[in-house]
Amino acid sequence: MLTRLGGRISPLNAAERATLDRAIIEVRSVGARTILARKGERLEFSTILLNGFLSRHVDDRRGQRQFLSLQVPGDLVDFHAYPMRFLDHDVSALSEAQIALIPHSSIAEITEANAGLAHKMWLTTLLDAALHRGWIFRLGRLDGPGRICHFLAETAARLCAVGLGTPERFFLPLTQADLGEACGLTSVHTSRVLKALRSAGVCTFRDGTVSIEDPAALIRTGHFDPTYLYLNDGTRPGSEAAAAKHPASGKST
Amino acid sequence: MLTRLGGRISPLNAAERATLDRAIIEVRSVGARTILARKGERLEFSTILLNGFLSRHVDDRRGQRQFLSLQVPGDLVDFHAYPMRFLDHDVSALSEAQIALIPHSSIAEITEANAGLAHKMWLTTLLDAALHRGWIFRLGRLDGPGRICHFLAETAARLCAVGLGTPERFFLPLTQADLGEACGLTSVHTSRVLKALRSAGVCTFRDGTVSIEDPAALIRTGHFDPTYLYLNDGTRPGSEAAAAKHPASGKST
DNA sequence: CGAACGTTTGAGATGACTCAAGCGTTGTGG
DNA sequence: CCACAACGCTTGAGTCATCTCAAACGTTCG
Repeated sequence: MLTRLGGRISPLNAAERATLDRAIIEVRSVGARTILARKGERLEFSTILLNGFLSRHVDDRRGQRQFLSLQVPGDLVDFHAYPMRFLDHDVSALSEAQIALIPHSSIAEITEANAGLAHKMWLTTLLDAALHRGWIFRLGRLDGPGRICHFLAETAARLCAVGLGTPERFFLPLTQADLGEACGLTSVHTSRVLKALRSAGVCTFRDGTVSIEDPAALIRTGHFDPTYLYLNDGTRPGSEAAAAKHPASGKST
Repeated sequence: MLTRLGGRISPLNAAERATLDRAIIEVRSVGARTILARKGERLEFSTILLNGFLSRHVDDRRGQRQFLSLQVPGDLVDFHAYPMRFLDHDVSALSEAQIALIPHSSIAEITEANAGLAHKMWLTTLLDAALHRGWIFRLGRLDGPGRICHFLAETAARLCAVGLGTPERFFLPLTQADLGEACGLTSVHTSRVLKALRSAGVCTFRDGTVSIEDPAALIRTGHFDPTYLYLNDGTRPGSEAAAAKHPASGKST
């Protein structure tokens, strides 16, 4: 069932997958635009996304929405809700979706009995933080086209990593307004940016399908550096040669 | 020594604090603007910030810097580097600072031997993710004055939580350029925004000291909602009454 | 056929940026 | 002790990106 689980760093082995599988008490189908959890709500369950797409988001007082993350199939959506007890944001379904529920009591048992799996669940929640950092960079340093390209490059990489779509083409059931809420742009401006990218031959976003016509341009425009996705397992090829034994070269005490 | 450690959610008890204390192999003083760790570098140690301020940041190809977080005294700065093996960003000192180093081998021993402390370290890294979400909202949904106010409100809350400063006045050794890099603004625009906030009687940022003249205005302008800081220990007073037993009201399978 | 929704386009306003210059303070070397 | 460089901050002028408001269009669905 959880074939795509943990597809990135440190994938689960068969035994671990089976352990998590056994902890599932319910599989549920939800309709598009269903709200799954609200900010501040006490949660007794965490969610694995089996199929479809979810978003996590906050709304400001004026009702403006900001996406915090896009969840793709295989994601452990809100495992941080187990240590945290409640969420600081909302979770909702973008498309029809299938989710699996795991009671927090089971997670507690697993983490006590299985240090290896506990470690990997920790890792998963850290990947979440790493994704957030990618979003901070996108919003803080890129303009409209840059943000859209960065988001699409990230999403392409994540979907490829779980075997959904190719680097040139994947399914993404968002509206332009959703895309804007992810990238901090209005829907009007999102439309204009997409048009520009389309006529520049970079990419096309239509009917929930993304086609990347010029991957190099997408990466360049989005200043996309996938380091933060931790797609490789720590044995990192790029940028730094030797392992650092000590941080800093500051004056010692 | 680690008096301010874990000052927010789920503080450490005396025994846990002692355990972490014993794991420290070195305390080091570093000068302002020292780089402590670089993106991609393999790390064998994680850092506790004892005194001073650090930043975590990424640079794009043009050399533009985006802050990802501000670290205040008491923070476990890069404990995610233990499961992750390497960082996806740089860490550097904003001011003179004292840091304590804990070898990853000790963290491994602790997490295996002490499930309670392991859980709290997990929590700490999750708070990091929660902070990131606050930053995503700030950058995605707020304008210049909003971002500055949100950042200052967050920082005031965090510093108060560890006993440094008051809600009206605290020490923050950043330049206006730093503040801009945190908020996704140029230093020129940061200067103008600060001037506007100053003459509106909201707050003053001068010589590394922040004075909040009108806390209500600060919070209003920054659309600041501290939920994401998890300052209270899970027993949440606000916004939601009953515990949710099931997420969503979607059609069941 | 009409309503709802997502998308597109236009026009005008404004927030934020860039480039550039000037100012005050601090630190340093002659 | 002075001169000068370096740094952080401020201000001005002009440009550009993005927003807002508004209208129109195509598709889907009832």
